[in-house]
Amino acid sequence: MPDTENTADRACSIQASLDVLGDRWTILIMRDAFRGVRRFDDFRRALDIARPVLTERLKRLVVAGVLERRLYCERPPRYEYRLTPMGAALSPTLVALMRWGDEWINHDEPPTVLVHEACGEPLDQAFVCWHCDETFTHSAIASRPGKTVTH
Amino acid sequence: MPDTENTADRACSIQASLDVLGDRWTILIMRDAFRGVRRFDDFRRALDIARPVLTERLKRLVVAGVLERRLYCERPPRYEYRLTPMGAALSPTLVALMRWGDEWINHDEPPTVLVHEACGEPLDQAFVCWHCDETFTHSAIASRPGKTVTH
DNA sequence: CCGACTTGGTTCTGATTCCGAACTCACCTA
DNA sequence: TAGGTGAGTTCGGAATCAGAACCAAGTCGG
Repeated sequence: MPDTENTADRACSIQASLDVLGDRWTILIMRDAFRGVRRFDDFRRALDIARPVLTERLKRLVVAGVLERRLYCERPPRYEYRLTPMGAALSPTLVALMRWGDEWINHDEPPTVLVHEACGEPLDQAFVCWHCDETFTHSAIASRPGKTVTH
Repeated sequence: MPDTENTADRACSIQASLDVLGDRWTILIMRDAFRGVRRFDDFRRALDIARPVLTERLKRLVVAGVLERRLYCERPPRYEYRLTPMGAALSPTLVALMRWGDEWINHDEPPTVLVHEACGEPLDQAFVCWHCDETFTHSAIASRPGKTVTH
């Protein structure tokens, strides 16, 4: 995406996203949530994260609407944390991160491979233009201001 | 990076990626790099980041291989920071983050819209299976272990 | 030549924030 | 009754941050 018409502090959805996800643990928590982890102690063990930090992060993710805290056992009250639709919608982000690490850090020896469930072949990720019915890469992207919300 | 060795049981490229990108400023720096920002002071002004922090982050990104520090003026020695191919490969990640923020935080009133350069229509991002020649979504993804790297 | 200005930093401070160890509490289970 | 577990909270030290001041190399105006 060449040319910055810059207005540096233009509202930016990347910034907005990072306000929710932007620290060292949060994305790892979301990764584990995608892997099916739901319970406090399972997160704690999987991540080897300090309890107070996990407590705080889960709380923030719940407030942000990305996870839902739900009672799954009444007698000893136990809670689980589940992805909301908003949380599930993060999958392209996590997949993109993972594929980047696969390619550029682990040099194409990925520890885990994501595949198309239907055929078992590795999947790829691409930009799509439904109008042209075409897939393409970074170099064919341009940007323009969105709907201006005259404030 | 503080970095306890791998805390997750499974080696994970998301973790590896976050070792490079995983703090509050780094992703914003990369975002601005994509927008075309190249010089120290432009990053500083655009992000309103403290100088020592910016210095340290840029240094780390250069060491990681994501940015390249290049002399662009000899007489008064001036440097610029440019995306390497490794850095440019982050575009799907940043686009995914941005689109998530657009949809779930700014509620479909994106401040900036990315479009297919050829036709000017908004682009989408999807998972692709080249084997089946199909695009699909998160729910059709499965995973399997990669090449095992017995260590 | 002198002084002001620019870019691209470094060094030094406190103020935050982060995090791990230890503690709490309610509830099983034997 | 003792011990274990799941889910937190409290608390002090360590890492990180933001700001301000300082530095250096060159350029510009007069």
